[in-house]
Amino acid sequence: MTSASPGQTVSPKQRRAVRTKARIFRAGAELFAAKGPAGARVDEIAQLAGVNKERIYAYFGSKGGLYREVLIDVYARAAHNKRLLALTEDDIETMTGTVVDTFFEIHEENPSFWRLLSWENLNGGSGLRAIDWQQIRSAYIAHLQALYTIGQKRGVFRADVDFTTYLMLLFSMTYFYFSNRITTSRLLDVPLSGEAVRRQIETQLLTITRHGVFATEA
Amino acid sequence: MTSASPGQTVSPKQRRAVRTKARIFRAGAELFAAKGPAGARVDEIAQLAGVNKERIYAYFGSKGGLYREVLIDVYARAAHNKRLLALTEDDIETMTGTVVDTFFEIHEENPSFWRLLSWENLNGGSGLRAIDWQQIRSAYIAHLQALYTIGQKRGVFRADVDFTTYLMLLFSMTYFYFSNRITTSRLLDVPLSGEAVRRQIETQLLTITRHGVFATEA
Amino acid sequence: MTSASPGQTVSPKQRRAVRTKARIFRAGAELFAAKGPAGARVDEIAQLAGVNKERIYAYFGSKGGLYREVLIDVYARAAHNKRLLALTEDDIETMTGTVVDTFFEIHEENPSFWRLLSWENLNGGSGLRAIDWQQIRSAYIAHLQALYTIGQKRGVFRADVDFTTYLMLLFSMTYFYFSNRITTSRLLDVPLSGEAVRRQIETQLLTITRHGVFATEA
Amino acid sequence: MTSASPGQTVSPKQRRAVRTKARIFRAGAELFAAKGPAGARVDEIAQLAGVNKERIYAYFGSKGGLYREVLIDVYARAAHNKRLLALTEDDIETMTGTVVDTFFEIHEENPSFWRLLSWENLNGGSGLRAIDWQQIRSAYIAHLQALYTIGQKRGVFRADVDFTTYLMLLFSMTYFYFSNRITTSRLLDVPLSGEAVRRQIETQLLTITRHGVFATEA
DNA sequence: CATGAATGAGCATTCATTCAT
DNA sequence: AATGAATGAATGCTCATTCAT
Repeated sequence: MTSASPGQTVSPKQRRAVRTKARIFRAGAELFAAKGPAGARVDEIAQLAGVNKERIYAYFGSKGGLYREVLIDVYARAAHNKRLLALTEDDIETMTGTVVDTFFEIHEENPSFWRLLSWENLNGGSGLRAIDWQQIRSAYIAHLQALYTIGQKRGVFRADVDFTTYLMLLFSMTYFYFSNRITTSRLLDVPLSGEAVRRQIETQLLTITRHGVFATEA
Repeated sequence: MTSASPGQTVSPKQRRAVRTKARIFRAGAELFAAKGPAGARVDEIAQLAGVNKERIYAYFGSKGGLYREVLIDVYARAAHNKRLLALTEDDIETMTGTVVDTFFEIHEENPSFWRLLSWENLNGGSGLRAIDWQQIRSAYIAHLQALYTIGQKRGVFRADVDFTTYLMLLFSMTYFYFSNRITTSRLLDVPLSGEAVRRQIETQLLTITRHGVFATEA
Repeated sequence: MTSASPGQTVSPKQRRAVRTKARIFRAGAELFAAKGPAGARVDEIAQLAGVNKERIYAYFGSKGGLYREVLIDVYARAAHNKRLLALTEDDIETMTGTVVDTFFEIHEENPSFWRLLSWENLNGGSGLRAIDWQQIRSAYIAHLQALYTIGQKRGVFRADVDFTTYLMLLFSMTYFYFSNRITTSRLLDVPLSGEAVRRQIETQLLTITRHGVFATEA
Repeated sequence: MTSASPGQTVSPKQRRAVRTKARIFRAGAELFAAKGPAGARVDEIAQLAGVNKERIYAYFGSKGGLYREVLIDVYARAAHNKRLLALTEDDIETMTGTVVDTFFEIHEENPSFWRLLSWENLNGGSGLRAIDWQQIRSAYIAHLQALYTIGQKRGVFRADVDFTTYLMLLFSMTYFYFSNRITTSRLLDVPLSGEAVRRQIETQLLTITRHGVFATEA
C-alpha cells in the first residue's frame, strides 16, 4: 500500500505482524496446554507473548479461535510422522515396536500433546469442528492400516483383531503412561517418572503386546 | 419418631441437613465431573442441588473442599470392588479377563470416574494431598498383586513383566477407551461408542493381552 | 407460668436466660469496641459468648440493638464517677488535677471507652437516640460545673473561660492521648505508650493547664 | 496538541486516564472518609467516580491500595503547611496562637482529616506501613521543634514541658473539637458547631494554653 | 429457652472483549 | 499494526437475619 513496488515485497510492518502472530501462537500453545482452554487467561497469553492483548483478537478472532489453531497445529505435528510413514512391508513383523516407540517419542518431544487431547476429550471435543478433522486425520494412520491388513493376510497379525483395536491399544498404553502418571503413581505407590522406569515399562508393555501375559503359550 | 428405638432418635432438622448435604454432594459430583474444578460454578451447583449457595460453605468450607470430598468418594467407590476382592488362587489363569471386564464395568457405572481423574492429572493432582491417598489406595490392588505374584511363581504369568506394568496396561486400555473416545473416534474416523462396539473392542483387547498380536506364536 | 408459686420465684430457666443475655452483652462490648459496629460479626459475638446466634435477636432485637445497649452502658459507667462526685468546694483549687487524673484513670480502666466514642463520632452518632442521652448525661458534669462557677466567683478560675471550654480541654487532652497514640507516635517518631511516658505527659499537661506555656508570667 | 512544545505531547488517551484516576481518587477520598476503609464499597466508589469498577483495580490494585494512597495524600496535605514553615525566631512568643489557628484551619479546610485519622487509630494503623511514614513525617514538625527549643533556651517556654507534650496538647485541642463534637455536644447539652462558637472556644483554649486556668498567677 | 439449618442480598475481585487513538 | 483505556457480566465467598424444631 505505502510501497509502490508491486509483487512480493514485504514491508517491515508486515514482517512485524508475522512475528507478532507467531509469538501469540507460541504463548497460546504453552498456556493452553498448561491450564486448559478455560484456565488460560488472555492477559497472560498476551504478556507471555510480549504483545498487546487486542492483537489476539485481531489475529485469531477470540480466545477460542487461538485455541483452535493451537489444537490443529499440535494434532498436525503428531500426524505427520516420518518414521511411521517410512515403514514398509518388510517391517511388518517389527512394526508394533516401532509404533510404540514412536508414540513414546511423540509424547516426550511434545509434552503438550496429551494435555491438549485430554482437555478436548473433557470438553466433548468442542474445540474443533468437523471440517478441521479432515485436515488433521493422520497420514500415517492410513499407512499403518494398509501394513496391518497385509500383515493379517500374510498370517502375521491375528485375523480376529481389528486394526482399530490394535492401534487403540498402542495409543492407550503410551498415552496413559504420560497422562495418568500422577494419579497412578499415587494409587500404586510406585514412582513412574524417570527415564529408566519409562524404558522398563515400555519394554514390558511391548512384551505383553507381542506375546501376551502368559509365560508359556501352550 | 418413626423408629421406636430409644437414644438414636434423629430429629427432622438433622434429617433435612443430611439431605441438603447429600444434594449438594450429588450436584457437585455431577458438575465437577462435567466441567472440572475450575469450570464448575458454585451458583450452578447450588441451583442444581436446589439449595442455598451458602450451605455449600457451611458444609464443605469452600468450592475446593466440596471438590475434594467428591474426589475422595469417587476414588473410594472404585477402590472397594467386591468382584476383584473375591478372586482366589483358582482364578489366576482367568483373572486378566475378570479385571478388564470389571474395569470396563466400573467406568460404565461411574461415568464421572475418568473425567475426575483426567482433571486431577491435568491439574497436577492438586485436588488431593498426600494424606488422603492412604485412605484411598485400593484394597483390591494389594490383592491382585498377591495373586499375580503367585501366578508368576506357578509359571502362569511371565517373570519378565512386573505387576505394575501388567496392571497399568489393564488400566490404560479401559481408561483410554472411555476418556479418549471422542478424539480417537474422529482421528480414526470410526465410531467407538455403543454397546456392540464396546464389547467387540473388549474381546479383542483381551485377546491381545492374553496371546499377543501375532497370529501364531512360533 | 409453669411454676404455681407466686411472687419472685426465679426458675432455673430464667436464671439461665439472664446468664445468656449477660454473656452476649460482654461479648458484644468486647467486639464492638475492637472492630466497631460494622466490623463486628454477629457470628463472632455469638461464638465468643458461647451462645446461639439467634439468642442475640431474641434478647436485643438486632445487632444494632445490642450495640446501643453496649454504648449506653459504657457511657453510664464513665458518667457515675464517685471520685469526681466527692469533690467539694474545698477542692476547687486542686480539682483540675483531680479531673485530669480521673479521666486518665477512666480511660485506662476502660480501654473500650475511647474506641466506642470514636466510632460513634465517625458514624454521626447514629447509635444512640435523643432519649438515651438524658439517661446518660453525666451526673458529675453538673457537679463540676457548680464547683467551677463557684471557683470563678471566688476569683480562682478565669472569668473569661467558660466551663464548657475548660472541660472540653480536659476531655481532649486525656482522650487524644489514648485515641491517637498510634498515628501521633508515628508522626512525631516518639514512643507514647508505657506507664512512665504516660505519667510524664500527664504531669506536663497539667503544668500547662495550670500555669500556661510561658516560663514566667510577667 | 494544544501545546506546541515538542516531546512532551500528551495523548488524549493519557489525559483521559489521568482524569479517570483522579476521579477514582476523589471518590475514594470522600467515601473512605465518610464510611471508613471497611464501610466504603468499591461499587459505590466507582459509581460516585462515574467510572468502571475494574479501573480501580487497574490503577490502585485493590480497595486497600486506593485507601492507602488516599491516606498518604491527606497526611501529606496536612504536613506541608506554608504558614507554619514560615514562622521565624521572631514569632516564638506568638507561635502557640498561630499553630492553634493553623490547626483549626487545616481541619476546617480538610474535613476528612480527622475522620481518616480516627479510622487509622481504630484499626491499629494498618493502612500505612513504616515506609510510608518516612515520606509523610511533617516538615513543619521539625521546624516547630527547633523554634520551641530556642524558645526554651531564651526562657520563653517552660523548661519542664517537652515539645512533644506541647505539640500534643495543641493537636488534641483542635482535633477533639472536630472529632468529638457530636458526642461532647450531647453530653454537655451545649451546641458546639457554628462559626461563632468555634471562634469563642478557640480564643478561650488559647487563653488557658498561654496563662493557665487560674485567674491570677501568684 | 435454646439450637442448627436456611435464606438472600451483598461484596471484593476477575476476565474476555471492545474502543479510541 | 499497535497500544492502553474502558466495559460489563461473572465468580467465589460473607453475613445479618429468620425459621422450624
